[in-house]
Amino acid sequence: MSDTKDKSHSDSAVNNVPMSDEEIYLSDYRKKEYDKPSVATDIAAFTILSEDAQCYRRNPEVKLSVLLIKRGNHPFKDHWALPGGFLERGETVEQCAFREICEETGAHPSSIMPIGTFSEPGRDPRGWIVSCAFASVLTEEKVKVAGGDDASDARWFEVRFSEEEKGIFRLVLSSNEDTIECVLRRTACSFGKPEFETVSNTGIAFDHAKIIATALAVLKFEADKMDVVFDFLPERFTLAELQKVQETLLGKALLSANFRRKIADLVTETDEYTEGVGHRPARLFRRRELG
Amino acid sequence: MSDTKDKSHSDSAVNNVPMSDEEIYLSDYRKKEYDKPSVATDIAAFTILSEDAQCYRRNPEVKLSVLLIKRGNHPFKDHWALPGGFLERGETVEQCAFREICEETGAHPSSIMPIGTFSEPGRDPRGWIVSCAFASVLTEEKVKVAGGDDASDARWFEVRFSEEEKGIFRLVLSSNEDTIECVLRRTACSFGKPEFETVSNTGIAFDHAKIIATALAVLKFEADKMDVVFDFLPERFTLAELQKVQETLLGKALLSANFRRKIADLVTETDEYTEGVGHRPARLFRRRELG
DNA sequence: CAAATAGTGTCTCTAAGACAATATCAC
DNA sequence: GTGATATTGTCTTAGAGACACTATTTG
Repeated sequence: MSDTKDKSHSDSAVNNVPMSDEEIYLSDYRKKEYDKPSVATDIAAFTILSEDAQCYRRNPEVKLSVLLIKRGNHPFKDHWALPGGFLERGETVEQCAFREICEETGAHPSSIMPIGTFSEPGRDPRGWIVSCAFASVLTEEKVKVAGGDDASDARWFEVRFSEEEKGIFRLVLSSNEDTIECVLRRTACSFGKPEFETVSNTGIAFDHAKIIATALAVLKFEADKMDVVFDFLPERFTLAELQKVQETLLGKALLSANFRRKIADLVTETDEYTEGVGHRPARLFRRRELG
Repeated sequence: MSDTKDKSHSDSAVNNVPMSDEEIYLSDYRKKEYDKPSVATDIAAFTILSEDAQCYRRNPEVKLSVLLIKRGNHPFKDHWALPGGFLERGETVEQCAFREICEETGAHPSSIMPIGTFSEPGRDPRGWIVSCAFASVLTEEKVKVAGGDDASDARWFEVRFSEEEKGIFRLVLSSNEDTIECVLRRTACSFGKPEFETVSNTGIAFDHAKIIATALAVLKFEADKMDVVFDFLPERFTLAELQKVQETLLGKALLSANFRRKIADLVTETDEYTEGVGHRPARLFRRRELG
């Protein structure tokens, strides 16, 4: 609370030489100067990438993907890490996360949500660094537009995350050239937010595998309530697209009849339809504002 | 992520004079030394306090209460603040929160859960301080045992928190001697975690009214799923006690028949019963371990 | 017309809410 | 016995899941 044991602090001062309020104030201020961690944000940025259709008739498959950046320096040189950076004076951690993800992707995320604070001593070999981790979501169109400079060392990795056995999860991240595999153990799951520990890891820097796993769990939790699903799609979308996103996030198939009924109150229909698909066109919908 | 834009960092270094890996590493390390916030935890510790029964027949009423500490120093001298303190080297923020709440109450909390990071510039007049806020729950018995030293400036305040009109909340905290009233506006509610801004405030230090409001909202959210309700009670309890806790957290009455059915799978019955109550005794239950 | 998706109707099952009825103790 | 809570039973309703069926487009 930014308040600390300044009771004992002032008590002892009063017992020796009386301190003015001003002096106590400054003494307080000095106290917290001497040993402080750095504060950083790490952001797991997700998007849905469509694959080219196999056949003119079929709707494209979609892949949940996360943005990673190849480290050029030690520690973890040539490993892949989440984008992020240090908190700057005058900004909140949310603003910091937003700023970093904009810098890295060239696009504004649709949403950004806190997924936890990672402060384990030794999590970063460079020193005492506390990370406020966020998950963010970008639409595919934004990613495609901004993704021009492929000279960058940033890359989208397709995500597969599955529970192998009770409490053991396998995280597989694959791009065209690289495949990274991690095994994680869920150590606790209080209040919907699970905690993971890394069992094995073939290429993710720092504790970022844990952060990605946590972000995926939060994403799945929120997707259940349709809270985050719309953020993956453009303003107008078909219900099949919406359903596909939720299925991808939840990791299971849904029946379209039931899906439609469940989300009926969350969308508004438009007068537009898809065109040129090899089958019956679909009406486009918009997200409905709360009512 | 504890990684920052060290790409540009090393690039520029390489363009001028080549740096060894070691030098880059150290340069990185130095970079984050110069301008850092302090990191603190603030903990909203809650318990259920029973009132003395009005009549030998009736079950006691319970009051949700939060622990506050009177500040002896500037800033906010004589205002009430949440317990908390600065993060120390070698501990996680969770451990810090746990340590602080143990120091202040003399008892181990039943649970501790993160409710957000408060990093608004200017939130603490003493300087740049980022707070990781937690909610914690203590059982009444622990509080009663530890509460001996009333010489302390720590006190439990009864909590009332209600939505006056759409998005406007009134928080009333009352102890024997003091009553504090705050009005807050909910500015956002993404992903179940609301955000508040303080409209008026008659005695809470810093941004702690916001933190308490957020903690109460999280508590209510979790109580809905019975996630946190057991943490308020001792190992053995009656279903009426359990129901009363959930009712208090949710702020609404429940029908006992329905409540019993809903939680049937979460408890195990014991062979013990309450004694000496002015009515039919109630069976004591235990929380059931996951199955 | 064939292949694929779009969209509707309806059945079942479960869980939540409301309410009625019975049980049991201290005094 | 009275007054309180404890505990069980049952009716209704809303929603999730399963599945069958119809509609519409492109090639």
